[in-house]
Amino acid sequence: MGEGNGSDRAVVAGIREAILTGEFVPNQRLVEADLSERFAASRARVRAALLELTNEGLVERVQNRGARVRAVRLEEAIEISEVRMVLEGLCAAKAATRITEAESEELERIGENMREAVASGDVLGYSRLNERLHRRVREISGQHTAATVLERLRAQNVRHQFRLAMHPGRPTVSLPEHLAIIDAIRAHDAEAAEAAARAHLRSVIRTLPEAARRPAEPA
Amino acid sequence: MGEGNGSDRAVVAGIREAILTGEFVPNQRLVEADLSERFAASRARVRAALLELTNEGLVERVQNRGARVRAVRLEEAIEISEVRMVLEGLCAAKAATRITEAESEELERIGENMREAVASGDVLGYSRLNERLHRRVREISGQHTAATVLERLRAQNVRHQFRLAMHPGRPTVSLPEHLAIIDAIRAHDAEAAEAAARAHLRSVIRTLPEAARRPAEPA
DNA sequence: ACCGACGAAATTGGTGACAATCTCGGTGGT
DNA sequence: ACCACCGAGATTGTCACCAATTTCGTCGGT
Repeated sequence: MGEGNGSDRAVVAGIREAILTGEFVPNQRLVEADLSERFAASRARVRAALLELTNEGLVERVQNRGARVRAVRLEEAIEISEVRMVLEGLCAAKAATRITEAESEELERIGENMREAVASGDVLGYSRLNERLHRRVREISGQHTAATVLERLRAQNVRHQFRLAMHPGRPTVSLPEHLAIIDAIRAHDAEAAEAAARAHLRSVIRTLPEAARRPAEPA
Repeated sequence: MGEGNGSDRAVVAGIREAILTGEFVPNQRLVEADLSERFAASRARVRAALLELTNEGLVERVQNRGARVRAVRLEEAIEISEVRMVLEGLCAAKAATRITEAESEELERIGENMREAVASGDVLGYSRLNERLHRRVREISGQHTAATVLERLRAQNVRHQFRLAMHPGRPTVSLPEHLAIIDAIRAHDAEAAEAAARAHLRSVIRTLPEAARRPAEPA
């Protein structure tokens, strides 16, 4: 896709990282001068970076009032997840038709590691595998457009995603869903892969409201 | 969603309009000084506008080499249409569950007008109704996130969309598809609505390569 | 005639200063 | 005690200018 300025990328990446790790919390003001100092960049660059992050949906800007970290409400998180549902379904289906032998073995390994992580109660490890699985499916699908949109939406939902991962008993529910996706893709069954991916996201959407009720903040 | 600067909007809208109407053709260079004069705006504003349009996927920028209108290749147009397929499916399904009586009658009228346009060979009128139908379905669905993504993708594909509309015999093929979408939504049948929307987009994707072979330029 | 080096013109990138606007605490009147 | 007003400080928006880079025509050498 269209790349902005090369030097800008560092600032964009830095601010995005800070938002995604939770260092910058929702509704926190993002003052251009402060960011300029922190990232050792000119104000113009910070400005451009905020513009870009606004388009990505991570930042909200108001005329003459500056930028703040966008707070995604539960209702919106559900909408985003509904879009993810159909897009991940598309990617899973395409991945099923394109997957190579090497990639198939990689997915198998991810599945095995997930099983182990859940068995040993390694929530963080499972969360990482989760993200890796979804990313690999996107990549294998070869759907560049869908992948770009999905990454963007995933970033917007990171906070809700985190709460979900911390929801008690969640891994036990999602593990079989993930394994079903892996199996269908490895079997080159596009229809089943799409159905499995959708079922998984449907389960996420169902759980989102519960998870939102318990406050849980990242480090 | 996040709004940029209010004053910038005019320049952004102006450039976008020029690209969408085909006045600015793909790969045409967008020189900041020229745009600055044309839209009576400072270069800084033009610069910000180009940044935003880059994020929208309408413009491509290269470091120190300026901006040009992004050319969407056929392969990419197909990918975009595949994403549209699942998203329009989602919107159609949601619209089926939410549509009101008044909206139902509006869709019926649009369907009637489409029939008449095709019968009288009014290609342009049919094209406008086509766009209106898709937009109304998005609105009725209440899926703000999906609608935003769809509008963006539709803008990127405008050139291919135009070629498609000019493809001989195309309206005769797409009319029943559109009517099927309308009927399913009006019948509150979410599953059928999604299937109809997908079938329609699948038909678009099938025709895209043929339409791309015949050159056809907008006014 | 071909090819690479060179330099002028065009274009973009960056910076600093200034203007416009908003926020927030205080002040005076009722 | 309450409220409208207002002014200082903070923050964003805008602009003009200069530096850096690319582009392209020209020139000299082979």
